[in-house]
Amino acid sequence: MSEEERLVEQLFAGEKLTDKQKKIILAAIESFSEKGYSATSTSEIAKKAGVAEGTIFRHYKTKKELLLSIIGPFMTKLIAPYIVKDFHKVLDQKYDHVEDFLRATMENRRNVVKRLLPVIKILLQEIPFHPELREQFLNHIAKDTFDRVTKLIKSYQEKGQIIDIPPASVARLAVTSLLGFLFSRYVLFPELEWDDEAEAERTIQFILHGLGKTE
Amino acid sequence: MSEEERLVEQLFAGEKLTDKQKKIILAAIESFSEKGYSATSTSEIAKKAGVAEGTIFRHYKTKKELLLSIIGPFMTKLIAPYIVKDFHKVLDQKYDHVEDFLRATMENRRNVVKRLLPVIKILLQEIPFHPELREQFLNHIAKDTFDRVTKLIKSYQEKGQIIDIPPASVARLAVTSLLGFLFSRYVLFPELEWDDEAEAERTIQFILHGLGKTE
Amino acid sequence: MSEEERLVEQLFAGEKLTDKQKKIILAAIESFSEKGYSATSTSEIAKKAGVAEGTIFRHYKTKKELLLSIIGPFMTKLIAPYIVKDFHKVLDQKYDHVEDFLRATMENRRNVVKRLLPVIKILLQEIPFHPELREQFLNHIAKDTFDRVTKLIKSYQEKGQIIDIPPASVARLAVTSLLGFLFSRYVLFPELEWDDEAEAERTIQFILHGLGKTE
Amino acid sequence: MSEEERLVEQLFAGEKLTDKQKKIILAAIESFSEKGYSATSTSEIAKKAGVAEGTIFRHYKTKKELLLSIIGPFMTKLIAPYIVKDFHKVLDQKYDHVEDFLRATMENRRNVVKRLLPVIKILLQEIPFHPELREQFLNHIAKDTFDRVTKLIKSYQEKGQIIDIPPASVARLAVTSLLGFLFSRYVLFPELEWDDEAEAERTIQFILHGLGKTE
DNA sequence: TATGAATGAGCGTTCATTCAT
DNA sequence: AATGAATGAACGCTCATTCAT
Repeated sequence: MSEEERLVEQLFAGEKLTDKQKKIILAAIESFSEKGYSATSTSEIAKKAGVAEGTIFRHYKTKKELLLSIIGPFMTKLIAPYIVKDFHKVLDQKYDHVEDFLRATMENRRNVVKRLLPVIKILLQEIPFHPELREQFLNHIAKDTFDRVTKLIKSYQEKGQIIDIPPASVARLAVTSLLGFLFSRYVLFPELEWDDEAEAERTIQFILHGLGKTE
Repeated sequence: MSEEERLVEQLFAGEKLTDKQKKIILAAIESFSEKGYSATSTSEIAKKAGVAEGTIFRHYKTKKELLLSIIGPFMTKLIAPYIVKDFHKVLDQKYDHVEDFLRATMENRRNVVKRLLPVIKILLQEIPFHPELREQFLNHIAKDTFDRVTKLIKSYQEKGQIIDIPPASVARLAVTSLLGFLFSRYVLFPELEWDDEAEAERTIQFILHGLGKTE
Repeated sequence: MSEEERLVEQLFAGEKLTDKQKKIILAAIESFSEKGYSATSTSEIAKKAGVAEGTIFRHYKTKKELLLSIIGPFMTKLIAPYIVKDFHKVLDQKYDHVEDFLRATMENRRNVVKRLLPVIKILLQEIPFHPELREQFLNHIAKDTFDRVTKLIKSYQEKGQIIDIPPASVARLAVTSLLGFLFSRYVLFPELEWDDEAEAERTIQFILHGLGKTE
Repeated sequence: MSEEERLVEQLFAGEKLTDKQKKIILAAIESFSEKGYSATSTSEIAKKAGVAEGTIFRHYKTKKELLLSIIGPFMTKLIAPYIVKDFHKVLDQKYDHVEDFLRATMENRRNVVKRLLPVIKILLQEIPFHPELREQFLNHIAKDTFDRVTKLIKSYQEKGQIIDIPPASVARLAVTSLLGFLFSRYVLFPELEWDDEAEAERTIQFILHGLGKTE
């Protein structure tokens, strides 16, 4: 079972997918990620998946439904849980310091992120053009986790580890720094040579200092 | 003359554009920015510009040439100069501290950025799909300014104001933080309520601390 | 089944054609023959065939492929075999004299030629503009039959029935005379009144005397 | 003055053509001959002629008028006179034998024909699709010269030099043989190697014998 | 469930032609 | 006389989607 197939298995755990359906999803992820949603044709996906054109529409009423069927589970089953899982550890006092939390997050995620990269790319590309995606995103990621994040950030703020600004701002700054790294690394300039380890560490330190109390 | 017309005037200063051509560019910027390059049809642009569809192709051989004709000048005439201009002041010792420089940059640019936002959006959206755009970007922005940025960053590093990591990493962290703010603010969640002043200041402080020497 | 449908049946024997495909080919032959390839639009063919324009392109990637799909089989399945068939008879000594051979050819072909006329017209019209057509023609008609023709001509030359000039020249002179008749009759001046029988006979006599030994 | 320019000078002798007009005609002849009338665009002609698109339509109301303006004079000023000129000599007893006439025709014409070839090619290509061309042809060539040709042929028939078939048939057979040679040589297979002298002579002999009295 | 032929609207582009300059 | 910007209809072709099998 290939790397990508495992991704699909994970994304659609619980849903009974036919063999063809899996192939369609795999092909769609690859194409959407490479050329963007609009620039990808359904016939192209069908060809890459090795199925007839009609088969796609047996499973997904429209092309857009196919897109949402990929990004929806991605948000509910992958992003949210991963964040939440660590929050538990954190809230259970597993990580006394933000640094440990951040580093753990970065460490654990590197492989995950690389695997998820095609879907992340799709998400970032299409979110500006599909209000329903933005809504889903706010509902599944933000709302589900907002309270926990807020609580977490507040706890670190109370410990005096990070500065006293609105938790939402803290989250924004941290997340955009992390995504900024990944976006530069994998989307904008994948052809440059990167010292991944060092850059990851620098990003963590940057966030830490950026959010840390100075005195 | 409207806000947008001035943008076009500025982007294409020196080039003789017919009236219709200006209208085409304006319509293209608006549409590309709203729906993305691929999802925008030339007939749509023509209609919005109030010209015949054939007129577009009299001036631009292909739809892609129209895209490049917008983003090319944007990179050469707007981004690069703006950055360079302040570098001069900085290198002329106008700003003793990074903070002053960053804040000046943020202040001055806010209006500019708001005006350029549609084009920035296009650039961010399309850069992953058009290698020639990435190349142009590297050549015009990076190469033209890389030496100066490096020199600037090094001078601040020598003054002990920012940490000793590769200048390229410094640049990446600062730029993605700035763009991360703008992207969140104007692209991802324009419908949320933002306290622009405060968030801008927080972003600056974040960068400052993130890059500052700690002891 | 109409005359034309039988032509298509014959041209594409062995290939499974859908109903619509046959209609497309019939319409294409008619239109190409009447107005020329370039002056015929695909939408016109679609309308005449009673299918959607998209259907044409489901079966033929391009308009040119449609053209070649008509002319290709025409050359391999119709022209070559017809010529070859009689060569057998000739080589089997069925015709002692060129005259018999020529007359048989003319007789047998009259109906065939009338049926094939539209395709012949297309071939003659388009051959100057499509090198691949010229190549196909040389390969399928010339090469396949050149040896046989040469042999045949030589045998008549040995019998002293026709003059001793290069067989290729013999073939050219005979063929252009035959085609010259058909071209004048059916393409150039179809609206004039023709005494077909007499003109056919005159053409045969002309060739016979033209190629015959004089003394 | 180039070969082609002289052709134009000759075709349009007496008509005052501007410089641009000559260039347009030259470009049109070249393009029509190479790709056919329908497949040639006016913008292409304009570019090749080095004039603005509009200039073409200042001189010729439509594209078709441009075509006719080339072929019309060609028929009235070149074909007819050339034939007629020799007829005079013939009728004045300059050539006692058909052979002399034919050979003289072939000899004199070789260079002329090579120069006229592009226009001949256009004529042959477009005559099937433009009834007015066919009509012009019949009027200018046929009618103007038909009587003379008939008279000429009859005189040779009376001398017993050629067979007693309708003069029209004689003309058809001779002309198609001549054109058949030129068409094979210059249009169908220009890429083959030809022994022009020998083939020309063979063609003459073929016509002579084909039309000659046998006993 | 899966197919793939069929659709017709719409795509990016080219066309012959017009007209103000 | 000549230009070239402008046009809008038509071009060859692709699209997402439907449906009989």
